[in-house]
Amino acid sequence: MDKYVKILKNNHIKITPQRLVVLEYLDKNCTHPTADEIYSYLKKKNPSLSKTTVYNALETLSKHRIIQSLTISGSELRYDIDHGMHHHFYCKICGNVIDIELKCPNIEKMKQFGHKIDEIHGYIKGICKNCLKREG
Amino acid sequence: MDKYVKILKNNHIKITPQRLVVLEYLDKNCTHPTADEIYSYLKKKNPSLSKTTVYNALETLSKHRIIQSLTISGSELRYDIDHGMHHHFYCKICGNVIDIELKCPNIEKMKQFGHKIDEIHGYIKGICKNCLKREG
DNA sequence: TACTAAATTGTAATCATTACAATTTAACAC
DNA sequence: GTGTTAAATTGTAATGATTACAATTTAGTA
Ligand SMILES: [Mn+2]
Ligand SMILES: [Mn+2]
Ligand SMILES: [Zn+2]
Ligand SMILES: [Zn+2]
Repeated sequence: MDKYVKILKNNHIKITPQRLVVLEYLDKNCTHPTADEIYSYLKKKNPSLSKTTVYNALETLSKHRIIQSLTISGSELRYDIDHGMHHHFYCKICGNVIDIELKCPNIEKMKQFGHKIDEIHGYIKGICKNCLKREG
Repeated sequence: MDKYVKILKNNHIKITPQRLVVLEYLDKNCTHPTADEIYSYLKKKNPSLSKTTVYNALETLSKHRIIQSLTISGSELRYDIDHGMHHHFYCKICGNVIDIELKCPNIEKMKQFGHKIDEIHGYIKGICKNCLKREG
């Protein structure tokens, strides 16, 4: 059975071609794309695709924790099929979002505050290696 | 000399009454307010205040690192006069943003990636203690 | 194959933020 | 204190991401 069909089936989500292509796109493009980037790319081969559907699919996949959304850029959400806890770097020059593989040793300590914790995000912002080289 | 005047002077920022009241508001309201919350409150006693000016003031203060902006909610920026590194909790029910006083032991490790680091944000999302109690 | 709740689609609305041009003003020199 | 000027403020319009909504289509099931 197709990998993406299986993911949706396991989560009791209706299987639609639109959800499958969004999921496939995120699986093959781990660049933390925006809804618009996903839509613009998929629209080429799926001319009937609606941007609302992309938003709906991303919402559904997020709700089921199949993907996670990032608020790192401030002006738009970005999506990540890697829903495990990892940190992110945002480059203020090129706008790229890069994975930062660091374990957060504070997770246990956070429980002491008495809040119910659903998500933990580590956002680092600055200028990426490449832009540093290019800009000098 | 007035506390807020001194802050602007030290940063070589022109002293305007608008910047002073925004700064004072953030100093006395450490609730991580939005631009609109700041504007709506200050507008009452400063009827000529423009929302654009609030945005401009927040931008200027952020650029000079007098305040920091948070992208934790995803749909709007929030502002914090405490520009030191500390973490934040966002309650999905009441929308409150709460300080989480935790040191991040990863800061040193982040330098190894070769990027220039300007900001580090730790965002925790879930349901706050109070809402847990109320909602049951 | 027929039924139905849910998903998709296209359009319009919303909301935070930014752009811009006209007016006002803070800082500085005299 | 007065005059000068670059910068700040103001109000309005534009932008851009996201959401609301109603009509149409479709996935899952019997
Ligand atoms: Mn990632
Ligand atoms: Mn804070
Ligand atoms: Zn870069
Ligand atoms: Zn709460």
